[in-house]
Formats: sequence, C-alpha cells, structure tokens
Amino acid sequence: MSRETNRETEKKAAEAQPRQRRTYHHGDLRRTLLDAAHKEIATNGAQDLTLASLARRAGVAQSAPYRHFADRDDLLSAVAMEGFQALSAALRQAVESGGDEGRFERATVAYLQFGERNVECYRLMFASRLVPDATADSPLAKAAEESYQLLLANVAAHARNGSFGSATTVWARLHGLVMLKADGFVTEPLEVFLPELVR
Amino acid sequence: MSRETNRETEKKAAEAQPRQRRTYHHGDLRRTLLDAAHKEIATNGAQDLTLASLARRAGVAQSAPYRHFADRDDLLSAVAMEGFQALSAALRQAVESGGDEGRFERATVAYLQFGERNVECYRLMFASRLVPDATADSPLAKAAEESYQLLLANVAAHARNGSFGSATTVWARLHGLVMLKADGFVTEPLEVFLPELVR
DNA sequence: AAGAAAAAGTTATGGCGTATCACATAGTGG
DNA sequence: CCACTATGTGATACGCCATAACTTTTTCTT
Repeated sequence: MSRETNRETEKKAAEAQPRQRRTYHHGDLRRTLLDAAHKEIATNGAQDLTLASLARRAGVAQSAPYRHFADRDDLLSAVAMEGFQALSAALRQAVESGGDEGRFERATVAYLQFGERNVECYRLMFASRLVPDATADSPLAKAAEESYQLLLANVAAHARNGSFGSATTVWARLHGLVMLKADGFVTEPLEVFLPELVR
Repeated sequence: MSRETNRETEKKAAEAQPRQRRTYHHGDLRRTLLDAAHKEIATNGAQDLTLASLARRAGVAQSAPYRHFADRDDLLSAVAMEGFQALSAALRQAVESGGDEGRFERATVAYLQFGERNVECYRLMFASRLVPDATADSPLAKAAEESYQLLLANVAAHARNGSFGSATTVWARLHGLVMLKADGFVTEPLEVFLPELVR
C-alpha cells in the first residue's frame, strides 16, 4: 500500500533522458546521481529514495551507483553534505550582503528560508544516522561544522546586544521552527516569527 | 555493509521467548508487537525496524502482524501515538506535582527529560511521514494535539510573566534542543539550558 | 605508442522485507 | 451447536540492497 509501483513514471522519465548513451561510460554518473537524488528528495523525501530508481533514471545498471557510493547511506550523506554547503553559502551571502546593522537578522532570515525552501533536504541533513561520531572528520561532519560556525559567529556577534541565550538555544529555536514546520506542526510562514526572534 | 544479518541474535531472543506457544492464537499479538517495537526502536531507532523481525521475535509467521497493522507505517504510527500519550502523561504529572509557582519550569523539565530519555521514540513521533493532514482526526493526530495543548497551556500561563515569545517559539526551542541532542549536535545534558529557558 | 593497471559499466545472483492470497483454526454470539 | 469473525499459517510475487565476476574505457608508465 505504501509502496506503490512508481516504475511507470520512471520509465517515462528515462525516455526523456538521453535514452541510450553511445559511450559505454556515462561521463559523470556521480554528479548525475546526486542531482537526481536532490530532486527526488525535494519532492518525495529521502525515505523512499532508492539507488535502483536513481540508476534507472540515469539509464545505467542497478549496480552502477555502487561504483560511486559505498551504499545507500553513503549517497544520502553526500547529498546532506551538499545541503550543508548550500546552507553555508546562503548564510555567508546573507552576512556579506550588508553592514553590521541587521547582520543577525539577515542570518536568521537566511537560515529560516533555507529550511523552508529545502524542507526534505534539511530534514535529511539532520537525520542522525548520517551524523557520525562528533570526532569523525568525515566530509559531512566538516560541512555541518562549517554551517554551525557561521551561524554561531553571527549569534555571538549579536549576543552582547542583550539578554539572548547561549548560541545553542538560539540555534535550537531556529532548528525547532524549521523542523516543526517541516513536520506539519507549524503551518504559518516562518517569517511571521522573525520579530520575536531578533527582538 | 549497513545491513548486517542480525537474524542470529534474533534467534537467540526467540529462544528466550515462550518458544512454542501451544495455543494456535497468540493471545495478544498486537500488544506484544508494540512492546517489542518500542524496545527495538529505543535501542536501534525506527529506521531499521522490520515487521518481519518483530514477527520472528514474537514467534509468529511473518504475515501475522498484518492482521493487526495495515502496514509498517501503521505500526510505527501506533508506536508514535503511544509516545505522545506518554509525553502527555509526563507533562500532566509534572504540572500537577506542585503549585502554580514552578509550573512552567516543571513542564519544561518534563518535556526535555522525556525527549532525552526517549530519543528515538521522540524522533519517530515527529517524523513527518506519520503525521497525516492537520485536519485528519487520526488517533495519532489527536494524541499529538493533546500533548501540544498541554504544553501550550503551561506556556500561556507563564507568558504574562514577561517577554516570552509566542507559544510556538517556546515550543520550537524545546523541540530544537531535543532534536539537536538526538542528532548529536548538542552533547550537554539539556538541563544545562534550563536557566535560560525559564528566565 | 604499447601494454598494464585502474576506473567505471554490465549481467547475474543471493538475501531480506513488504504486502497479499488462499487456507486453517480458534473463539464468540445467536 | 453452528455460523461467523478474528487471528495465525504457508506460499508467493515483487522490489531493493549489495556483492561477485566479467567487460570496456581511460589513464598511467615506460
């Protein structure tokens, strides 16, 4: 019941793709798979994503993805990593796009927007199974750390401003809002909460 | 690699169980499955839980669980619902276990504790795939709503106190803390943050 | 430029889980 | 006591994950 055969639609999608590549090698399968995964996750979430379906969409054998990813989780964590990189980029851009004045607010808005616009990817980024030991220096861990540091820097810069809590609780509030919205427990656009977030 | 054969351990567990029941019918398979699921989820998370393994543990055929649950998600959502009920109970107890004085604080502590002690179950409770339309009056949705109302009542009661944000952002901060801790992005015991939460 | 080695596909296969049938057996209410 | 319903069994179709053994390109070495 929950697992409907969506191979029909996949076939169509495959037709649309460069049906039969003449080259034995794909060219850049890794990138192709990641892009497809991003799309698929954005629309259906990571839960139901299968390597097999990605392979079909890319027009390669089911086993081909394993040349580029150790297993399903490995691909997901690659997607998550790119998610963190995108988040970092968004934060950086927000921070650099203005003076010290509304810096904290801009970072906040950027964070919330990223979460709202990439709900499923965001959820994936924070799915525990992907986060290895804190000590691990996996690419994913590093990317996550960078995002955190970016956010932290802006919180800290604003902290002197007044009775803000620790950076962790500030982050927690943002994270909580995004997740509650993602899971349907909050329905309003998150910008509604901006005033009380930067107060 | 990620999917190791854990059927060995399962067999042992099964041995420990009432090996071969003499009654054709199990007695209370539904309850047994739910209990086993709670345990399994608490230790390994919901991700890897399989109906098949629950069936083996209970000593019944793989198809037996389907007499009690429509599909895997149905069982998970039953577990989640019980999770919300437990959360509600914890909140209620915290609130009723004292005067109006530290009410908000007690509720806050209870919430954080519940989250910390039932990490995986908590995560499951808020997993979007289980949350049907907001309008739906599924048992799960109702249970979740009750927990929310309980929390809300206490937040509201405390809101007049001062510059607290909306109930949503207060909730979001708690939820965020629990989730970040669950996902390993926060390592401190959450009680550390209590002072700034009830300030 | 040739040939070895590595990279990246392919087919085939085993194992496991989901979900559904048709069938068997135990309780239960007229 | 008997029909009915609930609950469990066995068998089955299908899909995905992951690996193995083999093939085709590409790249590196000399």
